[in-house]
Amino acid sequence: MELEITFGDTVKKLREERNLPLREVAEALCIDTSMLGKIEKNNRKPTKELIEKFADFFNVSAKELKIAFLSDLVVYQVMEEEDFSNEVFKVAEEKVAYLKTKKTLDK
Amino acid sequence: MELEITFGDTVKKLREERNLPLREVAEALCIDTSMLGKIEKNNRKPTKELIEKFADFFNVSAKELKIAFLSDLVVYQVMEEEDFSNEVFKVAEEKVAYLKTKKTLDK
DNA sequence: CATCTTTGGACTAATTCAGTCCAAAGATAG
DNA sequence: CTATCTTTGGACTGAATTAGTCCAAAGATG
Repeated sequence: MELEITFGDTVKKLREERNLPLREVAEALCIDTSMLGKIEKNNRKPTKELIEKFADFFNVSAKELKIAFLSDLVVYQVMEEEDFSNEVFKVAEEKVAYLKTKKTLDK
Repeated sequence: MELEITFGDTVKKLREERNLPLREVAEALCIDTSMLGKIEKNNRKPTKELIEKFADFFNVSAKELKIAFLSDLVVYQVMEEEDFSNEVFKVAEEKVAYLKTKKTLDK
């Protein structure tokens, strides 16, 4: 596992850098060892709270972890079936931009 | 409804341009009238098949409709809570790019 | 060999979600 | 004003998805 592409890869790498077994990290985060294993393998999704705990425990940026996780979700959603991902992201960015201006106008 | 920002807006506009009531369009698409109403209001998600039917019925590009729908999903997913959308899209695009090169290498 | 870690299958309970039905509210025209 | 058609949304059901647990087998370590 050299390239870190999924959220699971990210947290696995953090754990292995510290030479910790699943059991210890899971205990610290108050989750089942098997659950953590599945999260590292992207078979289960972490809750928002758990992402915060990961960040605390490994002492990394929660924002970065959230970006890693959300981008996973988004990639997964966009890559099923045919791939329009470029167009989808382009349109999505426009929508976000529009929603932001709308939000500021609403004030 | 001037600006067309959601998938619901898009299909509603297509319908209204043709001066058709929900009932007629729903009938043509073989879905419940109320279902169509909810889709136009973004309270229910269309299936992939239904998106194709929309495209056929209104004689517009299925790809464009799919992009409109997927971008909705993605925006929704990214805009809950704090907004890292720019970063998320950037990372997501990188992941997609990586997955694509990997896919071609796998051949 | 003995122990600890990792992996994943099977299961349950909770949640989400599509789709239906219906009734009330809104619009439109006779 | 009434009758009719359209739109809206609440309530519900059944299906599907999903989180989380438990356990046992496989893998690694020493």
